[in-house]
Amino acid sequence: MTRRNTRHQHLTLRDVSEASGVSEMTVSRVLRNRGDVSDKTRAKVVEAAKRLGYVPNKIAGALASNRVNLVAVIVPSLSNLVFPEVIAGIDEVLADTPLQPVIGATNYDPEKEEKTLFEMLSWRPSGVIIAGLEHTEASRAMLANCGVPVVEVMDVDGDPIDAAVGISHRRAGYQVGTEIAARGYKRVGLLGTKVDGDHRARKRIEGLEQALSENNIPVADHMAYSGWSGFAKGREMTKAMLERTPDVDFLFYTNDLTGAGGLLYALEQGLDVGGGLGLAGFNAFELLDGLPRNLATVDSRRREAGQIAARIVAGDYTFDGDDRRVELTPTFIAGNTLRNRLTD
Amino acid sequence: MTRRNTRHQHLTLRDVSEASGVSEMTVSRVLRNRGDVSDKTRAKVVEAAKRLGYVPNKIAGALASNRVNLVAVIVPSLSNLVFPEVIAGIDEVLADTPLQPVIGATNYDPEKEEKTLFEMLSWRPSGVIIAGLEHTEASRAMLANCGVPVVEVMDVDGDPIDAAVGISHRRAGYQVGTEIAARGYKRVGLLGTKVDGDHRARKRIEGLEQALSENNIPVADHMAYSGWSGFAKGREMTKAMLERTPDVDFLFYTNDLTGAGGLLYALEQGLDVGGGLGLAGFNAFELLDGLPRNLATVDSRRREAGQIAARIVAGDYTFDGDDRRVELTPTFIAGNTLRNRLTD
DNA sequence: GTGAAAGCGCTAACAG
DNA sequence: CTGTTAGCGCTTTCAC
Repeated sequence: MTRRNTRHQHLTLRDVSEASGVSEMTVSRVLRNRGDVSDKTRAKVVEAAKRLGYVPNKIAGALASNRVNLVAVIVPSLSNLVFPEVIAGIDEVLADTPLQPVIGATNYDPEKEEKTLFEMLSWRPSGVIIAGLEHTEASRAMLANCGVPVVEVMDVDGDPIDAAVGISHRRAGYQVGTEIAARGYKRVGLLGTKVDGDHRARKRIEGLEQALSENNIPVADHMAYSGWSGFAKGREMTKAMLERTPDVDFLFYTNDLTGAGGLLYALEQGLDVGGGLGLAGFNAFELLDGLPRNLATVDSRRREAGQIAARIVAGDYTFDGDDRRVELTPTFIAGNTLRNRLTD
Repeated sequence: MTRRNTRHQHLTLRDVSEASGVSEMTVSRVLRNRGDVSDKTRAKVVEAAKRLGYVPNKIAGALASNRVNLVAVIVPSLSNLVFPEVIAGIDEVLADTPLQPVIGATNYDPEKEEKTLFEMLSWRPSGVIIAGLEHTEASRAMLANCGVPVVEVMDVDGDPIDAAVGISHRRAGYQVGTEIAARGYKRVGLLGTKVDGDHRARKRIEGLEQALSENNIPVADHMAYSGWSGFAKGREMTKAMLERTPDVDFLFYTNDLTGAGGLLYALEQGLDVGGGLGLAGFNAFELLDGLPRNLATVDSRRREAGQIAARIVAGDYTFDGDDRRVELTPTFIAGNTLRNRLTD
């Protein structure tokens, strides 16, 4: 028995052509809804294709037509909730187009990002959506020369290669710092992550520190963790910091999940959350709605960033002027873990 | 100025060949690390490719070699945490191989799944990983005939097309029901989702109901929600059910997040959680570690399911016997929202 | 409205 | 170790 006869051999246009008695070219037209084909011929082709279970070969199609309906999407991680949210936004928009996302995770490693990017560009995608503005020299060169729309998402603090969509994390951090000052907190503790490649968390902290410094508020303590962000980590760190620096009156977490853990811990300890002790996180995770208190946080508008990025790639977005940067406004959500503003 | 001269024109092997003075074929060999090439020639080629910024065209390569390093991954949603977790497991394993995942979301819609599958199969991927065992007739036919490994993940209750990896949700539900009975609860309330296509949640409930019925324990109330699962939804539902059926002594949530919301609500109400009122969720979300109480739950071993599925597709997994079904054991985690077993 | 010929950029197979 | 030849399965282009 020859290999040709196994069911694992893919059908070709030729098979459909022979089965329907219509030329390959016309079969191709029918299957792509291109050009005028008589209803009779069309019916014959559709019937044959369906009966045989023909699945077109996009590889060949893409090579011949020089068109690929793939969009490369590159994010640091899938374990951190924020990225699936961006992807969900992308997916939602692309679902209404012929485009399809291809996802790659870099694990916050610029070298891995470079490799993934190279790999993906070799599929000649119709667009690239990539998290952040920081990339290796080589990555930037590839992006600059790939000839398709490139959208850097989730950050606008820097020079985009082509287009950028997201919030300014520096500005968002600054805003939180301003709120802290306006509410009269005097000794701030910072609880962040050790991850080197997390430029956005770093920028948030920088913005926050700037606002504090302008208001002569010291950063009383700073603690960085590594590993997975969850409630437990937030609890641990909060406990440790409160023991090490008992007089902090505000805790800022770069991440809502650790913030929520800190909140739960503080409440259990009977601390005066929202009064003597202020707490704030970052990202406004929807799933946290319904905690005993609403943690103060900032909506980083990830889903929208994904949506707009997808629209840019799909050619369905009009920029405001000639700046291909779309700065979304991070919404500060005071919740009830802060005391009132002294002045308003 | 002709289009040929713009930087958007992709380079070809021929360009590298001309720039290096080496034949296209040898250039191809060098760039793929195939066959023996002298160090001198290799160096010339590598230099030219790098200098020009050549990015190979995998479309053409795939067509010529009939090999595609893409793996189709199809899940219902990216908004429900469980799926990114499976994908993370897949990604982790594939990162060590030449394979690359392509993600598609179906939004729990079988028709959308069928379309996505068709779309993906037309790229002739090296494997398919798809959530669940329930698909349309047409989808099943495509999967059965696509000629590459097909792994259905996250469920083993049913007939796999090729391979299947995951837990038995029916058995997991049954186990929870048994625990409920062993701990002497008598009136159980069920809090689930309305989503039609969520077969796994349905199977959990079925298994649970069976165990209860075998122990003559009635399902005292049943409530289904639609929309996004978060703490808030769990609170609402719990409140509503406790008002409607005040004498329930156990609440089972098909999802940990709603369960956690219910837990927080119950604690605030001063209910005797872990005593008179038992609570359990499902999925063992790591991020919830650190709640005021540990919600009883079941680890559905999603990440491992993804890892094993990826290994199967990568040809790096040996089945135990001739059954291409890998049943993972769901781990019951009692936490401290249940009272003690009456007998042990 | 339909068909025939050429070729997309690469690799398999073979020859040297 | 290196080169030549012949496609992969489609779509483009042009002819009818």
